[in-house]
Amino acid sequence: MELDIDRVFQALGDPTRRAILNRLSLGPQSVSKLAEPLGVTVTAIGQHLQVLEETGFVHTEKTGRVRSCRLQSAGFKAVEHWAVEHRATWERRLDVLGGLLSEDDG
Amino acid sequence: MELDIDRVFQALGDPTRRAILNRLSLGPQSVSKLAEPLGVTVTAIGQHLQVLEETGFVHTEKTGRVRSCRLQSAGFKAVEHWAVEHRATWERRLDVLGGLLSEDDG
DNA sequence: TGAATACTGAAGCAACAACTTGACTAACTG
DNA sequence: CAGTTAGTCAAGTTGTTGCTTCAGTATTCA
Repeated sequence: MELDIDRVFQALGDPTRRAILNRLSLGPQSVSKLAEPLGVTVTAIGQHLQVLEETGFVHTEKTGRVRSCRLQSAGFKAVEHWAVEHRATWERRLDVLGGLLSEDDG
Repeated sequence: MELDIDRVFQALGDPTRRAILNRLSLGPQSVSKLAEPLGVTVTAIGQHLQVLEETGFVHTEKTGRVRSCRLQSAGFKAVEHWAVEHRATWERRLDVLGGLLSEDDG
C-alpha cells in the first residue's frame, strides 16, 4: 500500500490533527477523550481521524461502542523518508553556492 | 525568525509546490522557466513562490526584470526537526505495544 | 524610442477543507 | 426495558486555496 505524500503533508498541515498526534503520543485514546481538550465536536475528531488513518499516522479499532486510537508508523516514516531523500539534494545545492553566499538563511 | 510549522507542512501538501522544489534542486531558475513545464501561469508560480519563501524553502532575488529562485535550508530543516523530534515519541509508543501486536502497519 | 520580455497586483471563481447541527445506531447501565 | 454513553452519517455553512484573466510596471533589445 502506497501512501499519498500529498495527503500526508496535508494531514500535518492542520493544527488540530497535529494536536491529536501529540495526544496519542502519550498513549491510546478514545474519540471523545481526544475531542475533550480540543474544543471541537466529536464529529470533527472523527473526520480528522479518518484523514490520519488514510495517511498512516493512526490506527483505530472499535471495541464495543468505544473506538480506540493509537499511533501508527507509516505516516511518520513517509515524512522521514521524504526528508532524508531531499536532504542530500538541497544540501548539495546549497553547498555549491554555500562557499560564496551567506548561509544565514535560517 | 520562527517558521510556522503549519504553513511549512501546508506548503509541502501541494504537488505544484513540491514540483517547484524538485526543479530548483537541479539549480536556480527564473519564474517563467519554472512555470514552463508545470502547465500553469506565471502568476500562479509567483503565488506558490511567495508561500515557499514564507516557509523557508526558497530564496528569491530580483535582478533586472528576472527573479532568480533557489533553494533555502530553513524549511527543510524545520521538517527534519519535526521528524526527528517525533520519531523518538512514536517509536517509544510503538515499542510499548510492539512486543504483543503485529508491527506490520507499514 | 517603440516593441518585446519578465514579472506583479487586483479581482474573481470553482473546488475544497474544517467545522457545525441534527437525526441516527449500537452498546453498556441501572 | 429505559436512559445514558460513544460514535456515525448526511447535509449545510463558512472560509481558504489554487487557479485564472486582465491591466499594469519595469527592464532589456532593436
